[in-house]
Amino acid sequence: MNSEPNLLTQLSATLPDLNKSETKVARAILDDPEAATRSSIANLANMAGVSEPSVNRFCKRFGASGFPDFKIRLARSLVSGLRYMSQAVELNDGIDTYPRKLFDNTIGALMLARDQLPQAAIEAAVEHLAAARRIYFLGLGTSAAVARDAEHKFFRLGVPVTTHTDPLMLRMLAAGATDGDVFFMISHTGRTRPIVEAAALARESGAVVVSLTADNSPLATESDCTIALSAAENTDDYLPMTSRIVHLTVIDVLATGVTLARGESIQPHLARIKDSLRDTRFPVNRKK
Amino acid sequence: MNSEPNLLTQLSATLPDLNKSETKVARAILDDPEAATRSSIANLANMAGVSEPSVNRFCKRFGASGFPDFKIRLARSLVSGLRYMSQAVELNDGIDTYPRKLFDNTIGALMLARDQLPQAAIEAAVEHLAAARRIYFLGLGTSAAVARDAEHKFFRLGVPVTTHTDPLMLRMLAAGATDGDVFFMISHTGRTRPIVEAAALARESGAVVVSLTADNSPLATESDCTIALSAAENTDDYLPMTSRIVHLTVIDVLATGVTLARGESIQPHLARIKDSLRDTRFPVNRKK
DNA sequence: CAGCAAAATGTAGTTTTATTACGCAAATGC
DNA sequence: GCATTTGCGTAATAAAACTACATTTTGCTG
Repeated sequence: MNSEPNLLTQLSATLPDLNKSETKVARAILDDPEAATRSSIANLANMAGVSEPSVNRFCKRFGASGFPDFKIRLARSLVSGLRYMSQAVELNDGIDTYPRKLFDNTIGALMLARDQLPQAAIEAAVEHLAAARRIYFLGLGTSAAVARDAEHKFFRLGVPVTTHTDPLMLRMLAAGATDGDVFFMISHTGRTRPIVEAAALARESGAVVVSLTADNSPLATESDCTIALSAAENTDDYLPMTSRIVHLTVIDVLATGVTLARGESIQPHLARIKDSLRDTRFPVNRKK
Repeated sequence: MNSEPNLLTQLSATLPDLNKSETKVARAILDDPEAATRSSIANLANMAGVSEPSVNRFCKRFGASGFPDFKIRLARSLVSGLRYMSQAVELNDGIDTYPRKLFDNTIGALMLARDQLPQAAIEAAVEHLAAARRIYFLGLGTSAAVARDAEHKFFRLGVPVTTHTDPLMLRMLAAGATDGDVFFMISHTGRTRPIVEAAALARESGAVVVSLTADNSPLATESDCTIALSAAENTDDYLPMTSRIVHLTVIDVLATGVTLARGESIQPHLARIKDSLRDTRFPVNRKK
């Protein structure tokens, strides 16, 4: 019931896929969403420079039953959403503005990803991972950190996992892949050569290739299962920040999915690992 | 900014002061506000058992310009922030619930961190990092991934950075620290022995110790500057998911802070690194 | 590059929805 | 108990939204 995607995030995400007049309408709404909720269809059509039916069609395209319904949805999104439209950090930002911007951008990216999460792909990925005899998490650059995190997480689940960043190792691993191996490729762009090549090789060798990457990318083409995230965002300079966080959260989702698939049986194992860390810590100081 | 009295609250508060038919309308709305936002004036009048103009008058009494405007206001006050309160994943959660929960938890954690970010500490940390001759990012376990990410990010800024996870290395590095070294310690709990000990050693050797950790922890005590985050990890079962994301975002903030401190001069350097990656990528496929 | 098909957008008319004007009825005051 | 105010509904009017259809644009194929 509470399937409440934020309309604003959804709107700016879909922006590139819209046709001319729809884009105009979207622009007009994003320009002043507050005003949009209070104006009539005629008014908004006028603002956007399109006809009334265009606005109507636009609304329906976003799942509303019509313009009034759309306005209601928009109004609800406004309360929470407005500030999470990505705002670039400027050179003259100070300590009281840029941390907030960065946090808000990250939060916005997560909301966006949440609202367009490809459920079917997630489900398929979880199945592959849960059934895997061995998992290779492979990513380079920023994605290497994500891969390492995934390794860490899945290791705790008791699955044999491996990570590598050496391109030659990638090729060798891929070439020597066997049945039951899952190659989990991570690449924001989906165009990192060694990763794409390794994916192709691994598939030839009979392994399952799952990828966390951009839709319609070379990597996606080489994969059996792609968790596609729309590589939104204009804040090109600060790009790898938010995508990485989103990737990590998706890894969390996958790890949780596998845990759930295992059911109760995994619990003792998790507890044992947690216990094993105790000795490396100072005791908690209970005194207030 | 958010000077928006909740219409629902206002409504039930004013309830006793209303006359007969207005009370009926109020009751009908309070009974199912969600439905009220989506129904027409005729529909609502029918529900309440009054005439349409009565509903209209009712709306105006509450400061709205008319029924549609009232609906918009109502819709806005319906949105609750409750959704980002952390909700644990249950064993019987399915694909359509647990990913959403995880995302929402993460988003909630970021919102929390954003609202209680210790600005002064951030500012001090940025100053130390910007002035550093060399930076050591040190963390173990999950925090190792954060440290590696920080390394990656600060490397791009042209600062000599190092990461290690070997406890013996940590001790040696800390013991051999010199003036101009910054030890950046990352630990969610602030009680990881090797990290705390390295911090103490490094400080003895004259290095500056900055830490990203829990307030009032042993690590915080050993640091010159602590970025303290309230550890609100109640979803104990499912491991350090959210805290890690918050840490990463703080790293982003720090890296951005250092970038801003450098001003324009850093831009060409960033561009050069970006260019250097181009050859490792497949070209963007521009065709639709 | 002509010509066709499909998609996109607009026009005009229809239906639905909201508002206003007015009048009757009930309640209140003198 | 009559006058006046207030509350409420009916019906007419105005506004808004929607639908069907016409026109334009786009993109493709020969």
